[in-house]
Amino acid sequence: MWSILYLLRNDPDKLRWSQERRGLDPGIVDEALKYDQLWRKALKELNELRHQHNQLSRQIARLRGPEREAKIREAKALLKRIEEQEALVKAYEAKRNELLLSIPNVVHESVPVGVDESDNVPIRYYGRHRVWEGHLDAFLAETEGRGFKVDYEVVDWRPIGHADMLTVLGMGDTLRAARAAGSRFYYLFDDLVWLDMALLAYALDHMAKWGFRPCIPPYMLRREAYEGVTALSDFEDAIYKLEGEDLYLIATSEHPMAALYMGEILDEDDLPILLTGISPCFRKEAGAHGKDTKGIFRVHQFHKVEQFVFCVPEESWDWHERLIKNAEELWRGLGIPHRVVNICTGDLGVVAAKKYDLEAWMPAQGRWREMVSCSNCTDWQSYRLRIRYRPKGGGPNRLVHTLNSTAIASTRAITAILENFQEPDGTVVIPKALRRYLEPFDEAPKDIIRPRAKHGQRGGSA
RNA sequence: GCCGGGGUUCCCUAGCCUGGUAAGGGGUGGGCCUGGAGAGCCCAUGGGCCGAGAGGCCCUCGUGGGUUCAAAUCCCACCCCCGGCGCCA
Repeated sequence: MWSILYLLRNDPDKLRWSQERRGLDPGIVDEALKYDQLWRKALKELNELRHQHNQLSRQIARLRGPEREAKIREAKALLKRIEEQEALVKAYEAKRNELLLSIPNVVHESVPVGVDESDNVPIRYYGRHRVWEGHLDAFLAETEGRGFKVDYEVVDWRPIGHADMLTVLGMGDTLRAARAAGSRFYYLFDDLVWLDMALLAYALDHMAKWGFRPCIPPYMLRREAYEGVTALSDFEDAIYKLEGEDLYLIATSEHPMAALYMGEILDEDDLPILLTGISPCFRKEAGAHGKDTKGIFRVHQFHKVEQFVFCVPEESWDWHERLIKNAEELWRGLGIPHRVVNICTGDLGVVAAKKYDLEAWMPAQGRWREMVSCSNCTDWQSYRLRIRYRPKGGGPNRLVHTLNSTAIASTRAITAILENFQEPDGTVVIPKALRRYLEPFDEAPKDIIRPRAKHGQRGGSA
């Protein structure tokens, strides 16, 4: 049974509690409860009327002559009442569903209460952070001030920001991209192209090794599928639509992978299903005006390797921990200092019951920035997509749980590499873990990315 | 885009012409049988409402309308899938 409906009838306080934790109106629960009761009562009456009508119909089949005519008149009269009752039931049901579908996923007990991202709670740090002396106080406040012992080294030169590094290297052009396509687009060249490919290969290789099935999904989805995987509000803010077609460009491979089994009933023996998607991602980034306008941190398109899991409800919280551990292992492998934060209720989004972000340390900015998002969506997506499984010991079909997590998103990973492995002379050291993925390409850099010698190319990155 | 074929319950399939409680097989679960297993036989198998329970009832044949006392079945519109033609990296 769908968890929201189950809680509404069996534990409405839990729903109210969840709404309050999210800073939302718990009154919607009572409203939904009211319409659920009205609906059940009206449906009961409707079923009784239909039963009468069915019985009449069956009698008519066996009768002849005036007796038959009389029953037909009776049935006709009954139909009018049924029609009225049907309208009533339909109205109550629509109202109840509208209310229930608007309730965000029930938050997990361990999700911290908060308003925005400043209330997210760091839970562990990794790596030796390179801290410019001008950022030291803020860094210490954020780490030791919160009781974390974090490894760091102080440098007396301030690393160049990732956006400016594109210009320094001469390998990215966002000015010409803006002219051709608009802001938040980019041309990447040379070593950064190899780096993008190597990052994806690195992530995909490890995910496959860990038992995740590689998947190239559709890059577009029908609206019906999209409504099952994401909040309706995202259609305006995040998702591109193809003009004149019922197709939407995917914002992440999470979405087509979630929709893979829509409408299906799986065997419990088939679970868990582990997928790793590789795809471009397209995002409008509406509502992000003024944020990260330079460079390639926040862009309309990038490549991503994603982790996705379908599992039985009892296992989803274990899988949630596994997915963030996988991501951490990938980022540890790259040697990029980072931390994991527990996303607070105000920053959680409606789909997830709990979310971890992995944030990389960005030496030029002196703060951690989101690289990975790891969510347990419980049955929020599977209810809407009608993805169920047959329990092994019999019993009614149950909704699966779905989880997703970034493995590596290419452009963001590149920004983290450009800042963390930058040398004072403007070169960038390539993480050792990526070198074997660059090895097959003769023209790819292997150890160091050096600024490109000028060939009359204006490397504007603005 | 045009022409043809199709969409039935967890899966496969029958029913559609000729309207009257959706048949059969497979899978799965349970039971009988057995020292144990298999075979065999029996029951169950989607969603929902009422009921303490036993049980009762309603809905469900791609979607939405229409005709009818009654629609998987007849009519209309739409969606999707497959094949052929055209176009094509």
